Amino acid sequence: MPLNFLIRNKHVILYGVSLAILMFLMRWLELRFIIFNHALEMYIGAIALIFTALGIWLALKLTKPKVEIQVVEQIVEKVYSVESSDEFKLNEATLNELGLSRRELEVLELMATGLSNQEIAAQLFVSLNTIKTHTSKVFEKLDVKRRTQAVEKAKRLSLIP
Amino acid sequence: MPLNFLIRNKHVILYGVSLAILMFLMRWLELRFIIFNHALEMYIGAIALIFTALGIWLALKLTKPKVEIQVVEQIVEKVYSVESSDEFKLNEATLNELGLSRRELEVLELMATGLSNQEIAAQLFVSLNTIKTHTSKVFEKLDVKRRTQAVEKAKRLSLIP
DNA sequence: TGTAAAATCACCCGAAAGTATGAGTATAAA
DNA sequence: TTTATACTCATACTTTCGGGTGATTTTACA
Repeated sequence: MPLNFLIRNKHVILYGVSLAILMFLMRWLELRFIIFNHALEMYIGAIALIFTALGIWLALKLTKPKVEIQVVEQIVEKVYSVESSDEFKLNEATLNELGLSRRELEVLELMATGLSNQEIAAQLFVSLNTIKTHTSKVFEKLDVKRRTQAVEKAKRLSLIP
Repeated sequence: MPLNFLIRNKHVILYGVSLAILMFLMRWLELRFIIFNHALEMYIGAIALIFTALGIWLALKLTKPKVEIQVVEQIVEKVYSVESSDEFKLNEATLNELGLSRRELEVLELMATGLSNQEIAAQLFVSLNTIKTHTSKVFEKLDVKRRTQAVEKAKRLSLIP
């Protein structure tokens, strides 16, 4: 199946062809701006071509056994929990250090549950603008740019469960 | 559609352009440091090396490793002591049940770190639109409306750490 | 060899999020 | 009583998200 082969490797072939075109282009440029060692240029071009092909061939050969078998162990766990499993301990120290206010933490918590600003506003009986102000301050204090980052960081710092 | 053509073949064109730059750079180097000619062997060797690497990179980029997943069920009784290990065990069952693809999970993971779609696109070397498509599908499959909810739910389902 | 799923990308549009700035109110501390 | 802080809200503007549509290209598979 030569056709199939061509189709299958059309990227590689395209690459090769473009390389060839480039070579001709460069040769042409060379003719226009004179000065150059043709033999050396072609030599280099040939080497580049050959070794590119070699690299491709090599990589393809090396990845031949590309059917990687991943053994995934599905563990059925029997957990003898010694309580304490999901107890959340708020990191008060960091909280104070960051200077997060009570309200800001509250907003942060709701944010972490995936609520939109609008929904948070409704839940806290304040306006959307107020929530925006809070979130802005939270981002500023946590030194992040987005709510997703804020949530991620807050969890990492044990500010929220 | 010349624009469309450019977009469609941007990979090939990129290769070509970078190759061209490299060639010109080499020529320039040669002109500036004639001493280099004395070490012709080294010069050629370097070129060979570079293009071999280029070929390998190209081939690897164009061939995806086929991963065959073999799920081996294993009943293990695990006892968690007080400081239980925080190893993450991906919930493959739920993953398959939801029909999340590999790429979608990948995007979800990056999303969970707080990256914007733009940043995820940059990291995965694809366009912003592609990421939008992925995120949309993720939201659909997870049955959520926002990325924050998606992350929250994914963590809850042990799809991500 | 045809088909189905996955991955890629474009374009549009409206909604949500985020930024910047200013300002009024309440409250607790100095 | 002044001062500082937290909380509230507004307006205006920019950016990002998310939905919807349609299309091409790979890849896998029957």
